[in-house]
Amino acid sequence: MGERNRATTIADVATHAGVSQASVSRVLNGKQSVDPEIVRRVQASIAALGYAPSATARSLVSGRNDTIAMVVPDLENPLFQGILKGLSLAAAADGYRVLVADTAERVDDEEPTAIEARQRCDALVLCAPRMPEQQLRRLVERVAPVVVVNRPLPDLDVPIVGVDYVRGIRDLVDHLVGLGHRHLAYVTGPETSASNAERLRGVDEALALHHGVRIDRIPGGSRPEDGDAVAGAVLDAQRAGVTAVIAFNDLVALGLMTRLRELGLDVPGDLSVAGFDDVPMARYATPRLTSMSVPRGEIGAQAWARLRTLIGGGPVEHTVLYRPRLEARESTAAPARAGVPA
Amino acid sequence: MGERNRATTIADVATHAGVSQASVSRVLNGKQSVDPEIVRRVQASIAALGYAPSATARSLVSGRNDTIAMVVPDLENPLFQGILKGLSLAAAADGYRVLVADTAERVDDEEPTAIEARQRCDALVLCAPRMPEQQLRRLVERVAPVVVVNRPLPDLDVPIVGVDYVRGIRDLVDHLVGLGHRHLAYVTGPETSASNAERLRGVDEALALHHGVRIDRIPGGSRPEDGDAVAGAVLDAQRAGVTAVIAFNDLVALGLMTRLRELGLDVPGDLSVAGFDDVPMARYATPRLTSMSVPRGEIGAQAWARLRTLIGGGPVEHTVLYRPRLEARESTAAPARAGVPA
DNA sequence: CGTTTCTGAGAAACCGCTTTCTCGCATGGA
DNA sequence: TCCATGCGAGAAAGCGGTTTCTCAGAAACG
Repeated sequence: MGERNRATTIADVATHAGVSQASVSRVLNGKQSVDPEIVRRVQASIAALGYAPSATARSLVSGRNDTIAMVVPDLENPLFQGILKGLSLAAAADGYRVLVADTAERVDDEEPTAIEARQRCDALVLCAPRMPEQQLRRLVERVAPVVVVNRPLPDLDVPIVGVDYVRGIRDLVDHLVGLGHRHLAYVTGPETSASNAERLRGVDEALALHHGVRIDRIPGGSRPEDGDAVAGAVLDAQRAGVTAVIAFNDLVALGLMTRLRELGLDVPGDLSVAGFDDVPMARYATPRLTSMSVPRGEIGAQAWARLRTLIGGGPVEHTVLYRPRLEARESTAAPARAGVPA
Repeated sequence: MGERNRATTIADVATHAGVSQASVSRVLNGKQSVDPEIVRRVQASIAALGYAPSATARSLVSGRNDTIAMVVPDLENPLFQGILKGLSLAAAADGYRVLVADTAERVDDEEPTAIEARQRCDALVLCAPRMPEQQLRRLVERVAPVVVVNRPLPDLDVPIVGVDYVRGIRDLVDHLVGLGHRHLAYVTGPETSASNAERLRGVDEALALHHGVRIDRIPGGSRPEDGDAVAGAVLDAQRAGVTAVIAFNDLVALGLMTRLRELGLDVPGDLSVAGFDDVPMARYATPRLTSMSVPRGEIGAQAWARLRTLIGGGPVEHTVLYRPRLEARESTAAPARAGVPA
């Protein structure tokens, strides 16, 4: 069979222009002065042949491929979507692309996926909220340069970008207590989730700060269905005196609110409900959901900023934690039968 | 100053094991029989040196890099998120990764972004709902293998995976008319959006099918804010006799519903509202939003299936259009003052 | 026992580009 | 006028793998 129709290479261009490959390369990269006449001829040949340099070959020699990877447990989660978007945009501004790897919540897949992704990218953004800490520590060393998103990792030389969930929960509790609530409930997230652990710490700290306040725990989850499923338990809690509920995140809060309404409960009349993350839909819920706003895009952008520094041989920059901002909306209000002032 | 600490290469392994590079390569790929003793030694050396083959070098020789790219106008849109997730999972199952490029709704960036992405990937999934058709046609030829998502492109040798918006709108109108509505309104999407054009065709076809039915058009958009902003106009329409509204998509419908409620309107009592796409939040809206379900993940998976065929040298497979499925929920109901039967 | 075939390991070419090295030539200084 | 410099273009050496090619030794056969 005839020779196959391979793509045109730099050698073809060189031949066509009657110059050396090196000259073509020089014209392409423009880092050395080249005879204007040669430049002209080369450019003409490139245009004539429709030549496009091979990114792979370039990568091989440069040792970089201007691509970073982001590993996430679930692309369907608005938090990660926002981070991905911010990361992608920020990286693109510097000429980098983002490879995305969804581990579909399979914790066991995270490590191999991360390693695999790292092999074909210059750096990594790792979102692994449920990976055991020891494993994560090992992994992080192996896949450097890497930045870890949204989980604390003390005493490790890795940049971290995250959210101060502890403080966020405290602030949220403050908001509710300020409204007059004294008996709250927290619908927990996934048991192994690092950010759930952080939130629980926030609950504990809040309890230490507010005497006479109770915060029950109701096992929940991270998705709207979980909120839906836990509505019965929440209703029981409300009958037992709980006047405000904090859900692990907005998805749970949204699912919960919808179900509660169907069960005949008025939010916030009978019960205040608050979420966390301030997903885009929160402000369009009925009632508009009170939530703790988290700068999703900014987290992605900062992750890139740190990665860029690392790639450039810079130091591991300091951990940055964003403090969630209260978005007080309609789903929280003073308890109907205002408790006895403390 | 000293020699820098480069990664170990296949040559290092060969030396360490006292065999040739070729043998190491053979052991790695296992496509030829090799002396068991050599296999053992090579594997020992690989382990001892912690060797990992360079994906880039492999790509250079193989001409593939097992990565595809997906170009989307907005990663924050639940539709694209779902498609990306489905694509990513399906591709991963075949050992492919996905590079994602968000053009941030800048139509002018789509072509260069696609070309650039294609240069470093084996194939492309293109979501460009607003790119002018002529430009898209040119682009598609240039970046093949490619599959186009969610827009018709007649007479072109390109696999297309999409949604039958025309039929979807018709079915949705059928639903509303079946409930007794005679005077509807459609809140349009972005003017240049191909899928909005499809929906409008659906509106026209529905009108042709249902005598005595009116469908007004109200300029809208594609985001919740647009729904919010258009609420006044919708309210006017309602006062003018409109009893049901179809929004371009769920995001608009959600924003609209929330605002309408604040304006004192009861949905569906005073006005039925329906969306499109059935985003995850639709079923958790208040009232739960009637929508046309679109198999987001499946679209992504099918896009991959077609791409895989193309990559493997197979034919351009037939266009596949998914017919949206009605998810009748609480936001649509019979009009309060049932119209005179036609 | 000699010759042919087969097997498998090593040498070398190659993938497409960048970068160093070499060298001819034009320029500037003495 | 001659030699030291500088500049720019081409040749060639990698980058790190895979794959073809070559060839030695073993196995098979007459």
